[in-house]
Amino acid sequence: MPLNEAVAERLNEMCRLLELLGENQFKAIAHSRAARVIESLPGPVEQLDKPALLALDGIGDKIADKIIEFCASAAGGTPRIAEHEKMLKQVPAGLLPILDIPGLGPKTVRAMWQTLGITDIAALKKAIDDKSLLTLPRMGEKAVEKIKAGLSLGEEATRRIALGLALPMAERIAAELRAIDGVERVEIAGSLRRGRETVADIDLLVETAEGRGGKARTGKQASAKTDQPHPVIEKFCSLPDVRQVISKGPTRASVRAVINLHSGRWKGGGPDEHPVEPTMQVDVRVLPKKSFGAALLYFTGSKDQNIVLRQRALDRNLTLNEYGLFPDDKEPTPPQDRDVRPVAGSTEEGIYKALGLPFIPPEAREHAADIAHFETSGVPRLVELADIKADLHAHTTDSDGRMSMRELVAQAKSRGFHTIAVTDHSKSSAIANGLSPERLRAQIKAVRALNKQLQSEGADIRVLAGSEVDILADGTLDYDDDLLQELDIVVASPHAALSQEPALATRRLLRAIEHPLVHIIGHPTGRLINRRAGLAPAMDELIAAAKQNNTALEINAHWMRLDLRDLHVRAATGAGALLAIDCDDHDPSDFDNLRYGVATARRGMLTPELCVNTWSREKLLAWLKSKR
DNA sequence: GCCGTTTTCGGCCCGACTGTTTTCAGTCG
Repeated sequence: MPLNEAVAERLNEMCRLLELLGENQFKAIAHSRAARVIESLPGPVEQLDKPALLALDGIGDKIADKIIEFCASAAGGTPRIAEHEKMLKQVPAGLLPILDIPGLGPKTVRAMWQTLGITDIAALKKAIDDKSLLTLPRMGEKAVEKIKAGLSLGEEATRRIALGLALPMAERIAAELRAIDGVERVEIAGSLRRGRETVADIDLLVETAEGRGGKARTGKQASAKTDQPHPVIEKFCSLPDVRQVISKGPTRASVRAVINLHSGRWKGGGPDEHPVEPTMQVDVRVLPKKSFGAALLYFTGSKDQNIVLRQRALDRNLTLNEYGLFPDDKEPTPPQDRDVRPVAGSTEEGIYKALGLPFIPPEAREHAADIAHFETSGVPRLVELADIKADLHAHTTDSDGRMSMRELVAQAKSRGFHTIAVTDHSKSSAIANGLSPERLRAQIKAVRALNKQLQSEGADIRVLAGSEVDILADGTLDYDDDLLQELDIVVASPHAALSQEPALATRRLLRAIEHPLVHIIGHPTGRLINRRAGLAPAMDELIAAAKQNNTALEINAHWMRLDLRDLHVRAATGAGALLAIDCDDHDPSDFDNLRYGVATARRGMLTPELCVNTWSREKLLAWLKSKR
């Protein structure tokens, strides 16, 4: 595995140790910022030399040295950073899990440690029981109750939730909020709107009709002491799925609400993985129409791009906050509290325009450095759900699918597709009832017959005879070439040996990419989000070979896979390689996962030209034929 | 610790909410 994740984790831990030691908070922030930068690198961090590291925004001389130290020692088996180890000698390791408890920050945990000698969770529980915790400054009964609630949540409090679980949940709550009297508009914001593969919480923004039921007030005007929560906030906090109200003020509330797990192939965590009822945090903010665009921009983030936008505003003698874009008159009272007329604020488009920028789609709002690029080159026309006209990876009851060929066609037609590929498993995938060569030959005949029938019915859809053929551990394919040659489309995917060495995985996948009869590499790494890391091949080599051989790399749209992931899609589009967005359908509902694949594609800057699923049938068939 | 077409020093986002306080520190996003 590339060391990116390990480096980021270590830097984040250093940030927390610095906080606990009471060091300069900006020094701590610098470490977590560097961690984010490393996390979003497309390639392996260990391949970067010092000049390359220094070229990254947010990484300077000191942190670059620490990263190099970490990578160099990792080669010897035990990655270490001397300064990290020095800090670990000063700070008891047991304090770090305490810092994860919601509501507890570095100041409080440090006070626990320094004055009460609390160094781990067990000692904290003891201090709660014998009431000694109450002797800390600013520590009362309610604060202790909060800590107890946080303790019982355990790891649930910090777990990131898969996009495919969080988005339906957010949409359900948004629908309930829209039904409330006086609500004009509800939008999902945060990393969920940016389409990230996992999210920590759900952010919802509510626009209410002015002058109805407690006008939303801001800044100094509002105070939790004197103002009652907005009726929408009250309603939200009493929704049936809400298990705990974390905070509730005039215009904002945070709760923990129940996650509805799926009942499909992947349940997204069974009861065994959830000692407590699975919940996640949901934040709601109520806003007036005139601020809605500014708030949507602000709460969609990313934080990194927000900082650039605010700086850009200042450069133009403007000031940007969640209430609008205002003239910057240097007054100490915020402009929204002085009825200053905003330059923009009701729409995101208006704010981008006033800042001299094109509209940036939410999925493209991850990296700070991209803004300068969008300013000079514009934002590419990213692929959209409506562009997708074909699904090239689907299973039937012949292997492990739940649909007949006819059902598959019906689903594809209802989605407006002109083409659907039947790609059942190959013989080595015995557990998935993979087809023997004889059964595959019979299926090819059945597909040809079905196409004739569909044509006679006047149906404007084409069924492709295909296979999802296993890429075996050594890179050979699970069927002979003469059989593959008979197929309209070949999707080659790794299913077993998913923990092999990176060098082996690279060679294995390269062989498949270079195979003259292969069109698409299905879920190239085989990872499962929050479950299985999958293969870690040299992605730049795969991408270069894919471009060279006119082979498409798949973005598997299932929310448990999203494989290729966003970073690698971005590297592939940058290199001009072809990509396919496919649902790997096993069940009719799997077609609905397409939007997660499209979101991942957009995060990777994929345009319709490079996405084979958007092509006309003629263009698609010509490409498939070019490999026969 | 990072960064800089005003700066190599002096900044680093800032507003909402809570709980414990007699006016605000800590946490969070």
